[in-house]
Amino acid sequence: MDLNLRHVRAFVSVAHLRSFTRAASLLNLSQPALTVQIRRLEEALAVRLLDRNSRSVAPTRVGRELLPVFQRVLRELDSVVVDTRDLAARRHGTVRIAALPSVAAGLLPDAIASFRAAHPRMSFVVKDVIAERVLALVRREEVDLGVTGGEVRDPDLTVLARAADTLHVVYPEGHPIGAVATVTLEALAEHPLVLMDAETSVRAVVDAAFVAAGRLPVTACEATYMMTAVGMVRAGLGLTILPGSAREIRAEPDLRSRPISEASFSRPVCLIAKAGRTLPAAAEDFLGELVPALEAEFATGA
Amino acid sequence: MDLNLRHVRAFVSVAHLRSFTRAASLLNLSQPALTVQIRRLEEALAVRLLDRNSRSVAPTRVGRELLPVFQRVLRELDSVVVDTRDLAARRHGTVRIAALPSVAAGLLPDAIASFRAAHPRMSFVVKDVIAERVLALVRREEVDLGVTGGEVRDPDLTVLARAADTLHVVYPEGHPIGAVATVTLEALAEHPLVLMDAETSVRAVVDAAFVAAGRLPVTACEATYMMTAVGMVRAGLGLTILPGSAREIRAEPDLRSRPISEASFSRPVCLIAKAGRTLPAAAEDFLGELVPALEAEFATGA
DNA sequence: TCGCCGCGATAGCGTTCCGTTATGGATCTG
DNA sequence: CAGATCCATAACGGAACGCTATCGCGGCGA
Repeated sequence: MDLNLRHVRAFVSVAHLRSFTRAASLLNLSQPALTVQIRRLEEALAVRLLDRNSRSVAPTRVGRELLPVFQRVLRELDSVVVDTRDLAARRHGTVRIAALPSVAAGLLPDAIASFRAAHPRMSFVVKDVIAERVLALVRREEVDLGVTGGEVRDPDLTVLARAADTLHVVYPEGHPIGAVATVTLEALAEHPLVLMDAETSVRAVVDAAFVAAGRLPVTACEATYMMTAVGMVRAGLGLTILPGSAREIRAEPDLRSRPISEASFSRPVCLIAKAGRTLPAAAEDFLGELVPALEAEFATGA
Repeated sequence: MDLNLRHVRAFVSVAHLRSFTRAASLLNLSQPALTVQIRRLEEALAVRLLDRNSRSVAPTRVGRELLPVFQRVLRELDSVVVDTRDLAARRHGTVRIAALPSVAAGLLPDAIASFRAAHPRMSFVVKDVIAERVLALVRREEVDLGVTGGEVRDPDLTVLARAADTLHVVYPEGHPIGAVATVTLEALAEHPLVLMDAETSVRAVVDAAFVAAGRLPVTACEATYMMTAVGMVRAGLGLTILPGSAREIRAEPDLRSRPISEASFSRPVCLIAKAGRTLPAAAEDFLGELVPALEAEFATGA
C-alpha cells in the first residue's frame, strides 16, 4: 500500500479533532471509511499513529511527531493548488516579454499600463534587447513573448502578429522636408543626415535601402543613441531617420516627424512565441492588449 | 477531482524523462495510464503542465515552476515514510525515560550501554527527577518510560515492572555492624547515623520505619547529597542509610554496605508507562533490557 | 447493578475509479 | 512512401473505496 494524500488528510483531521466520528462528518465521510483510511495509513507507515478505544482518541508519540510534518506538506500542496488555479483563472500571473528597445520604451509600457488597469494582479518582466537576443530568449523560453524586427523563419518560433515598422524622418519644424508631398529616398538624399551607428539595426536598414537605390546618404553625424541623434537634429546638424515606434521622435516639442514612403524603409516587426508551447494564461490574455496596440502603432504610422 | 500523490509522481517522472513511454516503464505502468494521470493532474490544477505532441514532451512554464515544489514535497514525504518505517522496524529511534536520580545514575546507564551495543542507532533521553516528577512526566507523555519509587495507583499509568529497592547501611570496613547476622532496625538504632536531609524520600522512609518501630535514630549528621553522607561515614561520623540502587554506596573503596533486613526499609520501585498508549517500538524493545536489569539489581540486593 | 448510549471496529455489498489491451493519428526516418 | 515511434482514445475488467448494518466495549444514569 502506498502513501495517499487522502489518508494523510484523514489522519490530520482525526488527530486534531480527537474523534473519528467528528472528523468523518467534517470530511463528509462515513465513520467506517475513516477507520479504514487511518488503518491504511498506519499500514503504509508500519506504525501505529493513533491510540484509540471506544472512549478516547489520541495520537501516539510517532503520530504527534509526524503531525506537524504532514500539516506543513498539506498546507504547501494546497497553496500550490490554489495558486495554480488562480493562475489558470487569470487572476494573477507574470508575463515575460523580450522586446526591441524601441518597442520596450514605446508602445509596450502603454499596453502594460492599460492591461494592468483591468488586471491589477498581473505583473510583467520586460527585457529590452536587440532583435537577435529576442529570438534567443523566446527560443530558450526565458520569456513568453518576444517583439523583434526582421523576418522570422525559425520553425521553433510562431509569429503571433506582424506589423510594419516604418522608419520616420525627424526634422526641425519648418524644414523643407516637411513640405514635400511624400518623403522618398530621393528627397532624403538631398539633405545631410544624422545616421545611427553602424552597429544598429536601423542603420542596417537605411544603408541597405540607399545601396539598393544606388545612392549615397549625406552623412552629417553618427550617433549610437536615438536621443543623441534627436539632439543633433534639434541643433540643426541635419535630419535623422528613426523607427516610428521609437519614443525619441516625439521627445522634442520643436521637432516633427513623417513616415518615409519607401518600402525599403519599412521593416517587419513580429510578435513571436515558442512554437508548440502552451502560452501561460496571463500571456495569452495580454495578447488581446498587445496585438491591437502593435497594429495601431504601426498602422497610423505615428 | 482531487490532487493525488500518484499523479504528482507521474508528472515529475514524465517531466524529468521528457517521455510518457519511458516514464511509464519506469513506474511499471502502461503508457495510456500515465496519459490519464497527467490529464487528471492538469484538470485538478486547471493548468496545462506538459506540452506534448507525438514527437516531444516538455513542461510548460507553469510545469517548470511547479516541478521543484513537487519534487521537494515528494522527497519530504518519502523520507518521512522511510524514517517512520525504520522506526517501526526498530532500526533507530529515541527512548525517553524519567527516572529517580539513583536509578538514573546507577543501573540505567549500564542498561542503556548494553542496549546500545546491540542497537547502535538507538538514542536515549534521560531525565533524573524526584518520584513525583517522574509520575507527572509519564502522565503528560513527555517521556515514554518512568522509573519511580513508591506505590503507583494512578489509572492513567501502567506498571510494567516492579521491584523492591532495599535500603542499605553503609559502614567503614571493620565496623561491628558488619559482623551481625542480619541488619535490623534495632541494630541500627545502636549506632550514630548520618541521615539524609528531611526533604529526601530516603529520609522519609527511614523516619517512617523508626516511628513505626517506636524507636528514635541517633542522628550524627544530616546531608543533602548522598556523596556527602558517604564522606561523613568514611570520616567515622557514623553509619548512613542509602538506597541499594545508589552508586554512591560503592564509591569509597574502604566502605562496605549491607541490605537492611526490614520490610519497612524497602520501598517499591516501579517501571511505569502511560496507560492505554502504544509504546514506541524503541521503548518497547528497551524494556527487554531494562526489566531484567531492574530485577537483577534489586534481587541481589546489590 | 442493569440497561442505555456513544464511539470505534468489522462485514458485506455496490459503485466508482483506474489500469490494461487494442487501436488511431501524427511525425520523423530510411 | 512505408515503417517505426510516440501520445491519445476507447472499451473492458478488476481492484479499491465508501456506504449501510451490526458488533463490542466502556461510561453513565436510573
